[in-house]
Amino acid sequence: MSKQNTVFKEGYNKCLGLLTSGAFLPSEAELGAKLGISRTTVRTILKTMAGVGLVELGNQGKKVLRNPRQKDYFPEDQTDSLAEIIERSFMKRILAGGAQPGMQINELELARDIGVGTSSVREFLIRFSRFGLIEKRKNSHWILKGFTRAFALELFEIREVFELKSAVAFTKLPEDHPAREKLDSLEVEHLALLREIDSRYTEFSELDERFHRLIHSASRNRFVDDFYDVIAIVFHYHYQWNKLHAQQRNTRALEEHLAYIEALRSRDLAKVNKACRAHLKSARETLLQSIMPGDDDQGHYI
Amino acid sequence: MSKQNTVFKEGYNKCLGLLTSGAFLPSEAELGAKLGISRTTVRTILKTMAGVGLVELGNQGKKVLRNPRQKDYFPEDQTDSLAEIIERSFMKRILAGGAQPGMQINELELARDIGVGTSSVREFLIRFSRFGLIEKRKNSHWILKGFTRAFALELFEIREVFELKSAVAFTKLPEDHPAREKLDSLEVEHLALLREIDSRYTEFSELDERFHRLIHSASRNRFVDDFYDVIAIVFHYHYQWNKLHAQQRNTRALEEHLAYIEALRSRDLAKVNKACRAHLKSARETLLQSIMPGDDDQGHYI
DNA sequence: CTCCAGTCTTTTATCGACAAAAAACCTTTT
DNA sequence: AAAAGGTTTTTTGTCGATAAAAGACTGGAG
Repeated sequence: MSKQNTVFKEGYNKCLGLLTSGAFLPSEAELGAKLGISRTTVRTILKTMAGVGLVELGNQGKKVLRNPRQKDYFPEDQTDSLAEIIERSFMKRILAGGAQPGMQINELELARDIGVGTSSVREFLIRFSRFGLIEKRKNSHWILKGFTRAFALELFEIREVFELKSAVAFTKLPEDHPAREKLDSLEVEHLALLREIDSRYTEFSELDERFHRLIHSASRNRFVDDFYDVIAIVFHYHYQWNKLHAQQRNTRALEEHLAYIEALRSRDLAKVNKACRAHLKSARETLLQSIMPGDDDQGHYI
Repeated sequence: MSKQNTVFKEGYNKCLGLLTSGAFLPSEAELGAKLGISRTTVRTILKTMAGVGLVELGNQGKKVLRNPRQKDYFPEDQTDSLAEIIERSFMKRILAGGAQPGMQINELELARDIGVGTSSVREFLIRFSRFGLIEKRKNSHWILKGFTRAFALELFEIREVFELKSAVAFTKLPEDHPAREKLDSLEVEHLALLREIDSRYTEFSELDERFHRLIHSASRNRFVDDFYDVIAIVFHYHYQWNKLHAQQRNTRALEEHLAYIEALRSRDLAKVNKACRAHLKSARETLLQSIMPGDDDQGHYI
């Protein structure tokens, strides 16, 4: 099988959104830039589209012959990269399934279960190891350290240090710094989401990440930025699998964010400190609650 | 070639150190534990040793027939794992060679140059990426961010936060905590090294790492521990390739460590703070000096 | 019934192969 | 001669194969 053409399929689907019957498409290079792929793949997409009669590649340009229909799209599950598939399967296994901390992780078994080659699994595990949830024994298996209380506490200990640092740095940004503008538009998004929270509460997760990443970016430190990757993956799966009281929790978090934004804008350090700590404290409580209550490190999960 | 038998060769060499003519070797399991390898490999080693007349595997046990000679050892360069070889080559390239930040890193080319398969190089790069010196473009090449001034500054910014935190935690350790004992014996080692600094100054690097790791361990936070890996690799190669005034620098660092140890033992937080900051400041200066002077991020290296 | 060595099975480390995707190069058109 | 499309080369992502190493099973001796 060598390589899957997920880039092609995802690009194809994205490209379908650009088609309006009768219109002409821009140059291949421009399309590539728009879709975030190489011109080579753009050409494959265009040829395929010509093959099914969506466009005509004549001398006058790339003419769109008809609007795309639902049937033209590749199924969504075929557009995920292998890495994403592996990550999801793995997270499901260690979170949803009854995986115990200290358990061995077997590359071969994982690969067989997911239906992919061992190299892909190996590479995933190496990449994933930076999150501190698994550990490798040289020449031997991986060990699952698990999503335990201890993990959550250690995570938040660092998060607090980094976020306070970044928030302080944020207040020192010059008045005309683009990050301040972004903060304003994030505030607008927060207010909009809060207004329609009943129907849109699931969108909070993504907004949350953008908000915190913006603050962290003020630190201008790659290690702080990279650390947010750990937080992001934890919360990503946390939000996905723990829907209990989700709407209520997200409402509260939105309100905390708004107070936090207000504090950042005021540049009053004491206020920033207070708002930041308050929000992180409630975020930690939420996370800890979803890890089964009990002693430290005895196999309780998000 | 599939897999190299470096585990076997390194185990064999280590095992040679255990041989005394006339003596008997312990059980296979015990040997495995001592050498840190599986019984399977121990058996291969023993059979090989029997083959060259080093031991006799009779019914009475594993009798050593003669003391090992220099010729019995496998050459050192055959005992390094591929990962180590790749790391060294790569570091030489990006530090010693004229690699510019922003430069592309080509897996295939690297693999060819080093003479290994692409997968090994890929895996190395993924593992190495956690250090913040390289970055991957999806579906494309890696980018060298480089050992720049900015990198060193960001590194030390976090290091200071983590080390101060850990040092404070260290002072709060109970009187009988094993780490305190270790601190005492590290102090002895420091004094010994200082006394013979003229001839042994190259040993400082290794002692330095053990000292700081001990302090960091008091934080009991996996992210703090993991972060020390970044520092460790930077200093490892820094010490290797920057021998200018090494003896003088190491003497100074040893003295700073001794003051730091003294402060930790006193449990006087103000004193700890001062000693820690003083040492980190001079460590940062040393590192920055070895990066060519100049503006930020314009391609200067350790 | 624990320890030990002998045997068999499984897993990991590494390579080479090959399709997808990117990148480089070349040609045409305006 | 810039910008677009066409062609060729290179590199990346993924797999399967294979030797080394780990691990599991087995029977015998103290």
